[in-house]
Amino acid sequence: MFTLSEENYLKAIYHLEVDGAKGITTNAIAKKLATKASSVSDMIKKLSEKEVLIYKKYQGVKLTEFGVKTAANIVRKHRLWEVFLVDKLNFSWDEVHEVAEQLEHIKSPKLINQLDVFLGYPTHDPHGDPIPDKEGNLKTIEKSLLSTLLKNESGICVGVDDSSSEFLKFLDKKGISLGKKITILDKEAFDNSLSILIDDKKLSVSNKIANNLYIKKAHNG
Amino acid sequence: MFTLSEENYLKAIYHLEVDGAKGITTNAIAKKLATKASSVSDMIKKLSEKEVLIYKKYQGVKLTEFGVKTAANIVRKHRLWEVFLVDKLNFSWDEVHEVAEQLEHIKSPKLINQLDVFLGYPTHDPHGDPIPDKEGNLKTIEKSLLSTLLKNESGICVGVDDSSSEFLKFLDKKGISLGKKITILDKEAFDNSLSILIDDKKLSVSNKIANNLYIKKAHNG
DNA sequence: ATAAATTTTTAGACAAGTCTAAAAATTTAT
DNA sequence: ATAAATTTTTAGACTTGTCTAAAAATTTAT
Ligand SMILES: [Mn+2]
Ligand SMILES: [Mn+2]
Ligand SMILES: [Mn+2]
Ligand SMILES: [Mn+2]
Repeated sequence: MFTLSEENYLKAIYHLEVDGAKGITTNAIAKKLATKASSVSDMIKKLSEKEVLIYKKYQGVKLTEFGVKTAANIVRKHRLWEVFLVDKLNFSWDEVHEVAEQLEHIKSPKLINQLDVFLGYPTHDPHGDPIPDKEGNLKTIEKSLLSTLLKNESGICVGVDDSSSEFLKFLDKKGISLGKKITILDKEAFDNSLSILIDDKKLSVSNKIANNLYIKKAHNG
Repeated sequence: MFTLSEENYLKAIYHLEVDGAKGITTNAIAKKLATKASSVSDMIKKLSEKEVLIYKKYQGVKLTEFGVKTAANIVRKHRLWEVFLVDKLNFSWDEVHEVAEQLEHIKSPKLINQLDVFLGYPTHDPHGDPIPDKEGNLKTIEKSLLSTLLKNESGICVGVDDSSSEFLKFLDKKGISLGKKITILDKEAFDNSLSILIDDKKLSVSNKIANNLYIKKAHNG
């Protein structure tokens, strides 16, 4: 059994690994968790003793198989709860994260299994992030940043990179949401802004947005 | 804002008050929470400073209005979550309490409001206990212990006094659940056992059961 | 290769919450 | 009214998790 704190460290390390970081150092973890390196140092010792990770002094950490499973299960809970909040309790996608941060620590295997059933076995959370299965496996779909699409290419909006409340609310205002079809009408070389077609309307989006929005390319023929 | 520990103390004191205890002493609280008197003594000081209760040395504690509201809100959350688990996630009434003990501490006013809406504004939890409203008011319905009914009287089963998993499972086995009509066929003076009619079947129940089951008397005419 | 800058660890302190053991206050019994 | 029993408080210790400041190890620059 893991404490709330241990779970949060585990999750942070897991996310760093999934995001492809190689040297997951004390400092990297401290930054991710907005805490101090000395605190991380202490916690690494504890987690290492609990055999969820292997630590090589001054080298960095790596989750064990057990560690990955444990962390993935927390992420699974987090994302299932987010689906619940949006689908059943009418939360909008920018309101769910904080509450899910709390709910992810509730301990009850039956609860999470039944929630999964109740929600109809969702595969992705409201931000387009994949929900790990019971064994902790992540199914990643192929997706590209909107900024990588070429003129006249199109695809379906399937996720966000930055899922801050500010960005999500901004997308809401622009009428951009997951599942919508987007077509690149034009690319502006000057500031890398895009002219896109969404809902049969023309819209101009900045490069910053285009770098935070994931699209599943239509294999357009 | 209150810590998990503070919330559990508050809830314990609230339950003692609702159950009509007068001198809610350090020892009484310690017993309820299966902790030590010295720990309670410390916590009472803290809660007193936070103005949720008034403490008179060697006399006992009394919740302030603010304390009652705060505690009732935790109980409200606990019972709404229990309804959710039974109604939506197919938990049985003997499985929900432990999980609700965790869920009751999740902090999100919107969550609990929306949960209330989603569940259809339930007034009672799966054990027949009333759900406090947003202001913390408890609506108590009139109910009597099965043991107080007279021969030939009947009523609807509306609650349990002992809601331990063992007792609830025992009731399940006997086919007794909330909402069912029970008629007293006979009372045995020797051991205070009862012969009752439920679902058109005759059943014998011990005095111990009769003292833990609440009935809403049918004003039989 | 040595010095400088950076990263990591250790040492010591603190807050929350708990416990045991002893002291103090209160209640009950004689 | 005094003694005995009980309740409550205090004192001191321990755990978890955090922090600051300093020491140690490592990496980078010259
Ligand atoms: Mn999230
Ligand atoms: Mn968390
Ligand atoms: Mn309960
Ligand atoms: Mn609780």
